[in-house]
Amino acid sequence: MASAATTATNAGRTPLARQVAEDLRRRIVSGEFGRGARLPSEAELCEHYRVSRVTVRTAAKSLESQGLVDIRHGSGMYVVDLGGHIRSGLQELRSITETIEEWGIDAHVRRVSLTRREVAPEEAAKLDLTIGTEVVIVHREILAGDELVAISIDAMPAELIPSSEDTTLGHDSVFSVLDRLGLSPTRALAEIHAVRGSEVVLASTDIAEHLLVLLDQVHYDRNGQPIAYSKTYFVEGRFQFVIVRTR
Amino acid sequence: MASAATTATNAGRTPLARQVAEDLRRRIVSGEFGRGARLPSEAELCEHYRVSRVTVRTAAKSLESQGLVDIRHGSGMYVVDLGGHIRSGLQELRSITETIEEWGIDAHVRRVSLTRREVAPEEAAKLDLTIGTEVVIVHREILAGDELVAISIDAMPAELIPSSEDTTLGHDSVFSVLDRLGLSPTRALAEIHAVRGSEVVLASTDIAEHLLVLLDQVHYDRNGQPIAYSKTYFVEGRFQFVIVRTR
DNA sequence: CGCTCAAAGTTGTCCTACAACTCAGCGATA
DNA sequence: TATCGCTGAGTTGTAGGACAACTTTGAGCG
Repeated sequence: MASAATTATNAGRTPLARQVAEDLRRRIVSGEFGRGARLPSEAELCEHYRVSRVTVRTAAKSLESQGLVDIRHGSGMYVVDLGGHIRSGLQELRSITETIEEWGIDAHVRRVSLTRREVAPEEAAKLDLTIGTEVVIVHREILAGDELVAISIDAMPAELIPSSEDTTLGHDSVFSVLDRLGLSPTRALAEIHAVRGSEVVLASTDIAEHLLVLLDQVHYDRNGQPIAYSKTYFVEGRFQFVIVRTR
Repeated sequence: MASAATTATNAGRTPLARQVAEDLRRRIVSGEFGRGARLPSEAELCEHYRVSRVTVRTAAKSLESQGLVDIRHGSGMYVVDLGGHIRSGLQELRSITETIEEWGIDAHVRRVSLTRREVAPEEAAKLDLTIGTEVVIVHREILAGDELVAISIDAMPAELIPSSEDTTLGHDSVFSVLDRLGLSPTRALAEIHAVRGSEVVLASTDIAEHLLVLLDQVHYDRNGQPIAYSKTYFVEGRFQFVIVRTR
């Protein structure tokens, strides 16, 4: 969605309501309206974005179910203010690095390794692969300053990733590479576990004494095919792990 | 929403779209349609529920953002099949006991104690109370058979809870009592932490060796007022702690 | 000052129409 | 026969107008 009130046609094939929702989201998290403020009325938003009220309402409802705004019958739409600066939680499918950045943490990612090897039994089960298939394994560390915040291990079927991507994959977000390959994940099922640092094989020794929150998740594309299995170990206490729950 | 196709008027003041969404949700998790199956078209749902297409679409979009269904332009609406029987995750604001039951775990709740006392500093901060205010503390254990699955400690401002509820509060869901008092939480902000069983004061000694996943959450009503602060400690490995992530 | 109530503003729902997309089936073609 | 492309029916996405239900404001009145 263009920032000015000009776009009338659906340029790509991204639904209009989604474009409006994403632009509104951006404006809200940027603080354009202020905490608890009332947003423009649906009619005004229609004029601004040059779309119908159906589209504006669809976008608004989407933001409401994300817990970003509160729509009150007869009154208006308000920016939700839950005390802090937290605007999004893990229930939204965004890359971990993207999420961390949005929370204002000055973090950077270091790719430890990228390897191609036969799939392990656990990975085969999660990714619905047969034993013997090859997978690409990306091992990364997320740091804030020189402090380790998280360790992530991503596994993807090797056939999906051309080897020409091997040099880039894992330096920026894994999502951006998948997007470029037309493999955008649309859904993920995430389990949460508590583990001891000493139990994580790939961890450096200095977190052996720490507890870790493990985010164990499988990403699916729009057809329900698993395209990535990732384990992300967050060092307890160095990252605020948040879920915005709504109904 | 009545199960038959009769209801035309908005009986209470619950929006129609919400009633339809809740009924559809119930039907989906009950397995009425089957995994991955196509749901009736919007037109058919309009007839069934005797509502307009706008209402059906609003309900459908709501279910989509919960990750329950997948709406495909030009094709139809499909029950999302993520391999397992998991239909809902923690991103939805439902009581913990309710969530556990929906996952088919035969659990029961034991109220350990209910006390009224002065608010602790941490609780005062979370609930936005001044020091000296009274709170109601409910301490409960969730068990499957004779195995401890979770421990929960709920704190609510005492002025909100009439003492006549003291005998009932904590035996069934805390939510149901709050609902009856007109204090339904509409949103919650939850942090997740990993802790050692030995660090939890109220825990019985047999989980000292275990790791726990702590769900630390504040519940807000529709006006943004905090109405409950709860800490739920899940024994690692005895409960599948799931988030359905969508975009 | 406090109360009632009317009016304006906003979201919720309905209706109709058409655009955009998907999918199955049919026919032409190699 | 097998494959390709097209057509048409079915479905979701968006538009526009209308009215219902609800909230908020403020003028008028006691």
